[in-house]
Amino acid sequence: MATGRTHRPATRSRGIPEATVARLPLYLRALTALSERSVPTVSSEELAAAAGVNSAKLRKDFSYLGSYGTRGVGYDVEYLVYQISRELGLTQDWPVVIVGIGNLGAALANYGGFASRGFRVAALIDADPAMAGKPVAGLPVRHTDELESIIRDNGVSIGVIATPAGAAQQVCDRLVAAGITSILNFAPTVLSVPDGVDVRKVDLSIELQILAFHEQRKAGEESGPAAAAAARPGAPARASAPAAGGGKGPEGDVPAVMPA
Amino acid sequence: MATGRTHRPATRSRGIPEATVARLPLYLRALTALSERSVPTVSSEELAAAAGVNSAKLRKDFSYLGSYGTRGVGYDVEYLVYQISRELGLTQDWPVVIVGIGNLGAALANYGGFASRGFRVAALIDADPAMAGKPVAGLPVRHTDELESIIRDNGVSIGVIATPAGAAQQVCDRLVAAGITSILNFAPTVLSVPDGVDVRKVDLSIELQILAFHEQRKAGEESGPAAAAAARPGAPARASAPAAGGGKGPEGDVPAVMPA
DNA sequence: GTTTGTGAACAGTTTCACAGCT
DNA sequence: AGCTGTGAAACTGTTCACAAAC
Repeated sequence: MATGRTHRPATRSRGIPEATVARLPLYLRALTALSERSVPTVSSEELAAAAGVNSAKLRKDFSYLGSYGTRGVGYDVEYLVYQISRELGLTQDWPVVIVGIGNLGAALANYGGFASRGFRVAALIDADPAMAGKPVAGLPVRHTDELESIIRDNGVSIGVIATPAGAAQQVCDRLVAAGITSILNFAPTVLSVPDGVDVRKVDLSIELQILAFHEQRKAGEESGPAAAAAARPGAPARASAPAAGGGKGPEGDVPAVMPA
Repeated sequence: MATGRTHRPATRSRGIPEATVARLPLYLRALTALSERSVPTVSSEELAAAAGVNSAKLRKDFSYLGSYGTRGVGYDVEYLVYQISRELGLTQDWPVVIVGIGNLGAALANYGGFASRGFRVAALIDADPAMAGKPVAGLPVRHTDELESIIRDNGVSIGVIATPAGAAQQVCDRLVAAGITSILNFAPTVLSVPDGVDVRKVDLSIELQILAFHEQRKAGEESGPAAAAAARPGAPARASAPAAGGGKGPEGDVPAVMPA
């Protein structure tokens, strides 16, 4: 903050760090749980523990929003819930469309956390004519032909893509042309969008690969440098768990290039 | 791992930055696509474009793996595919269990990218006895009672949690006790695990909230308050602050409502 | 006494720009 | 000529530690 000591810092939401924004939903969830238990106040230490971060980070994060705590006491739960909700734009209702109603799309449509906080599923859209009209999560699936009119009629600005990878860019282009400016992409593809459109991606296989990287490293680290050199990290050698004769994990094959 | 034929600083594989690790799967995907089209070499500029990053970042990332390019030419596609696969630990097969076979769990089980890149679904596990034996994605669903034996018998070290939030920590504890050391969590909860266990989370509602934050900011930026009227998404529904003692928590955020 | 809010130190990441190899 | 690999600079994010406020 500025060095000057003002009574009420005027400019809210001026440049909140991206890393902080990404944690606000976490704090909000923890605070909501406290609110439901009618806990009136909470310290940075307690709240940080509930959100899975450390307290210094949490206090720093909150300092970007303003001075909402009381020294020697902590933070007022209800007040913070409101302030964070407002900062995140959750005091208004965001209509959302989900495109691609396969297993994943259906799972998303049924996901409760969706509707419970600021978001409302305005429509489910699929390219398969056989799906049209079928109810999923209480809503009739609409055909892709209607995509543009649905978005315009409902003033939708957030779209979720849950189609196969091959269809994602095309769907994305249509969404953007129809006025969508924020996209959550579940298809394993890089989407290209014009400036001003935000894309966030959720990618299962990327997450698994990151886990595999660390997992591999754990296996190679086993007790000293002795075995590490010659024995390449091939088998899922458990570090702690009783060896149990090893699983039948070692499929042995080490084909160089990845299959298709 | 021996790298240099020439005298190298010997700092191979020691401490690849986390940010780089997170991008390797992206590069791998782009490279695999090139490989399928039999493209022999690629420049940092081209590959960066395909992966959606800039070329300086890509070159820096690759420099942590070693000098796998040729100046004036670019990178050999097949060779890079292999090197990155190996770095990520994908030259071995990782058995994975999915716990919680609702809509989401089923979607994950059916997800093709799963099997195609080093991961193999070893078992699907659900707590509902009615699910037991039912085939999902070609595999019979197993009951939670078998969780420990499945993990031990198959040498599984990676687990995916797709249960309702309320069950996640309990499932997590059992997975860890049975020897799992990497967890991909889709339940909207903070999991606590002992040291040495990696957790990555995928959280739909967090992603949406981050999008909403930026979306809200876009709306406010529009040249004056006048223009914002007609074109803006769903009219703000609620906007008043809650009183301290008031109840403004009709939420059900945490209450387990994920798959069905 | 307790706990917030925050400058300052530190750590990690991205971008720049160019030397060095082909 | 073209392109990689990498120090150095710039930027972003995290942690420390303590004065100020209750």
